Amino acid sequence: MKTVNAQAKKLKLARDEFVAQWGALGTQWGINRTMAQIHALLMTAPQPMTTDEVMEDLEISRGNAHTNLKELVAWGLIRVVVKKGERREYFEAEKDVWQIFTIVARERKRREIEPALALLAKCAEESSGIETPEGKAFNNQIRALEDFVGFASKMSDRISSMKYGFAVQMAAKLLG
Amino acid sequence: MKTVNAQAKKLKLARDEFVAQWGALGTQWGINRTMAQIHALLMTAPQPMTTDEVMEDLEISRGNAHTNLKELVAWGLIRVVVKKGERREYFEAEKDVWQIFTIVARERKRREIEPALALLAKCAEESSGIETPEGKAFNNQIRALEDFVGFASKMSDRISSMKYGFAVQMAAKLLG
DNA sequence: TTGAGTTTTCAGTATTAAATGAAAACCGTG
DNA sequence: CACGGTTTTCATTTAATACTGAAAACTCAA
Repeated sequence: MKTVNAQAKKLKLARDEFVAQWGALGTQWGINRTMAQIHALLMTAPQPMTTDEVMEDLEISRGNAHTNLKELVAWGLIRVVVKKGERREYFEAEKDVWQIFTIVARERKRREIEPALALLAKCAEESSGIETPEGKAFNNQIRALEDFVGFASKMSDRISSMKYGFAVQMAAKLLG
Repeated sequence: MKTVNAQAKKLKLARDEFVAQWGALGTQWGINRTMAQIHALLMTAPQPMTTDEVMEDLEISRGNAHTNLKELVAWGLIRVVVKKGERREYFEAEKDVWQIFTIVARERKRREIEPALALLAKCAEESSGIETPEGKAFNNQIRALEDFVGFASKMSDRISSMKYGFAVQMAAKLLG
């Protein structure tokens, strides 16, 4: 009993550390702290959790918990689980790392790559008719960027749609 | 003369749009707006520019211009150029898209991947001795994340150190 | 249809990040 | 070594973002 208890304490400590630090990292990633914390919490939760449990665990308000849980659901990083005979919602995280990766990659592509591509296409178009040397140089630089970002976008799609095993196999060649 | 002038105007318009929007995109990427704007400005500048020119062009303060120019230099995305007989510094951007990509990849790795890896290693270590089912599950999840992030980190290195031509060639297989 | 349990919204507040501008430090030249 | 031009720093201000908490809306069972 004593050891089990001591181990449970140790686990709680490690998990709290993970959640707190993962949250801090989130900010570097351009994700808000609470969202990253909830994600970390649920990724390492043995059971699905309710909003209230999340609130209590992270000591945050209902509104904050709610907003970020919904945002995580929108990303697809967590799911709503309904337990029969229970009214309130439970949340559980996607735990498969390859799934997590593809979800994050898809979302980043949508939010970071696609708008960039749209802008580059627009600017390339707008500057295509300009015949001055500066105009041509501008157009060339924009096109180079556009080509590259478009290429990166396609790559991202391809990799994301691979089976994990295949991606690893391919990577093995590169790393070998 | 008239047409050249009209074209110059058109170019200025397109370039301003690019700079402004690239700045807005920067925020999505977790890069501050000014830094992204300066980068866009210099990437499309026909000549190296001084701090004062950047300030004037973007209508920002000296402190802001200075801080972000230095930050871009630290990243390696722009360089200081000294003109002989001139005292003040000029800045020019790296224009090669593959170079830009590898620089950004390296920086992101440093700021996003490595701290995550360190955290995961620490948490894996701290939880390795816990023999409860919850402890084992936690440890397994952390290890899965650690393995994956470590793998991603290695991949990033490999790709970044490739010659552009080789990367394209490899990609061609994937996209074909 | 009422009311307890639960989710959602949002105006107000707090926190964090970025920008300003002026002063200080720096640096080459006369 | 003093002076004008230039860069750097940093306390203060401003802007952007996140969080709170309470009210409103929703939902289901009695």
